[in-house]
Amino acid sequence: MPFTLATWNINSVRLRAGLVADLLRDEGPDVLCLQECKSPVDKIPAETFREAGYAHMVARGDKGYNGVAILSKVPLEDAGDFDFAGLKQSRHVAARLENGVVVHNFYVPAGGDVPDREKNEKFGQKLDYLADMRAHFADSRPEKSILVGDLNIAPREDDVWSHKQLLKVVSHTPVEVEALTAAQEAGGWVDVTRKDIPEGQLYSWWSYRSRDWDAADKGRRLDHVWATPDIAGAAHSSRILRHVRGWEKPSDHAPVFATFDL
DNA sequence: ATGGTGGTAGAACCA
Repeated sequence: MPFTLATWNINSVRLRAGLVADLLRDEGPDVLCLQECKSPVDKIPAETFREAGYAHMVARGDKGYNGVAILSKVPLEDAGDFDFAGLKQSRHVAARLENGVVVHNFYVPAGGDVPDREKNEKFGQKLDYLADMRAHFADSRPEKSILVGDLNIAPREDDVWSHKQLLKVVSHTPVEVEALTAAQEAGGWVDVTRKDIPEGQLYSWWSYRSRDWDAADKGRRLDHVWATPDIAGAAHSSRILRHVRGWEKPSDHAPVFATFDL
């Protein structure tokens, strides 16, 4: 049975509930993982999503910041959450599908502006979060699992509009890329998007602070779909829905999709 | 080197 999954940093699920419903109706993924919901769980507009055919949800939320949710057409079992780096922020939730696949939905800390943990506590928290991810997946050796989310790092040179100009910009510094790669390798995670689209520039985020994001095209690939090796071979048709960034009152992120034949 | 925009919440913080 083919199974389609998507991840999208929505930047307020309440403000953009209509856009979420539009995406669900247009594309019909089986599962949609959202980040930056910026809402307590009991104020997520679940009824709007139910009416669109998504009756199942597993979520964690804080008032005003962070927040992650997994919406699904088919039943989900809450599989818990991690509090990496001890931040007490809603940055992860996991769900188990009926076919046994576990979906991890992450919102990795952005890390502030200065890429130096001595001068910027947020950057230290980001590195600590990634180190805890690495330690956890080194221990847990995940199987039959998918990891998605806004990881707030663009690891490859062709994941940013200018590798050279972003080397000292948080999201593309070598120390962050090394920390993310270490976490990925600890779990044996395969980068499904790059398995399917190995060549060329690929972005999922364009800043709001640009007069014409589309023409300037100064993007970064911050949103990722990973899978464990036992199911990564079943993945195909990865795609980033760039046109969604051009919708009215958009998120600054575009949704990333993948399909698995499982 | 700076400031550009947007969300939450009702000033300042975060991205």
